[in-house]
Amino acid sequence: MKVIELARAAEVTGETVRHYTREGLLHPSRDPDNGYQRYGTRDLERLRFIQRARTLGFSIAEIRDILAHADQGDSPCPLVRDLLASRLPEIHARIQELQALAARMEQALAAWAEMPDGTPDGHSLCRLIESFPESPNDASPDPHPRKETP
Amino acid sequence: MKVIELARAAEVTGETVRHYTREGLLHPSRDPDNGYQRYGTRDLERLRFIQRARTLGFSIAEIRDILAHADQGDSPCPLVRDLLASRLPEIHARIQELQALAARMEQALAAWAEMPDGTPDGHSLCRLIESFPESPNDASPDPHPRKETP
DNA sequence: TAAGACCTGTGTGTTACACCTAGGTCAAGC
DNA sequence: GCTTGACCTAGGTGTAACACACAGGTCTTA
Repeated sequence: MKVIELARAAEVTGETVRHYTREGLLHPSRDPDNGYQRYGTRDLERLRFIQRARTLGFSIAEIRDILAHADQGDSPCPLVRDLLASRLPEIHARIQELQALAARMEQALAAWAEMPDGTPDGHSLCRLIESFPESPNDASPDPHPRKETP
Repeated sequence: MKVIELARAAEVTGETVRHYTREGLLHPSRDPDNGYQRYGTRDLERLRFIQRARTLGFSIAEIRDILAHADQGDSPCPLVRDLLASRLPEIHARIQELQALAARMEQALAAWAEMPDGTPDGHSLCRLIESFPESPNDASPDPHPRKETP
């Protein structure tokens, strides 16, 4: 299979296949006649595996590690479990952040519906934004460094 | 004020101040003695404005546009409303995606709790991942391009 | 034989900073 | 006067996962 053929079989773009190949996730051989990359059914399995791993939130670098384990005959499954378990709380935190953001945006739009636009004077850039509280939460880690490079 | 002084007043790092300055969001003057950048209270107001805008999800480029309007005496408020209204559905979509991802991850961990790890053989890379469905939803835009560069 | 689809390697762009390099400035302490 | 340490400058690199562009070579089909 050539790049595009593999890409179509897995329903991705040719660029994605080339990217994974450059990143070392796929190991095509070379056509000695023209130097084209040649992929086999194993590469298609690998690519489908990569897609499944991506839907589970694994990064390219993590998938490279997982595949390296498997290529060496080691079971990557414990690694996979650990990665997933450690990533899950981050995802939940990110969801919370975005929900808070959406709430702020909706609140802003609702509040602004009744406010005049106003032209910037010497003291105001955009009253809409300035009418908003600066710190919606205080849960951020200490942002008061004493030194620039501690 | 020097970089660090402005940064501390607004509770950001010096790098952030330098970044905003490079990006044209802040317009410091120069100390003729040593070439240092000098910021005034207007810059502090601007920086606080930027922070508020960031919490509402505006990008640096968008904030640059908003500030440019204000600096020209035009009201940026209609622009601000439009940006917010058009971004909001994207945020909600992103939240949905992440919730689906979290659900998949939790489902995976639960299912794998009862599965053995298994060592990769010629046909399996990681049974855990391979036991997962490839396409959890069909809501993605058509990924079947007929040509590489249409 | 010419068009059009595809191939190659390489480089750039995207986001919002963080970090590093290499060298200059300044205040305080000795 | 000198050192130290905190700070300054400009410029470059790195981050994630591709998308896209470039310039030139290859293959297939009409």
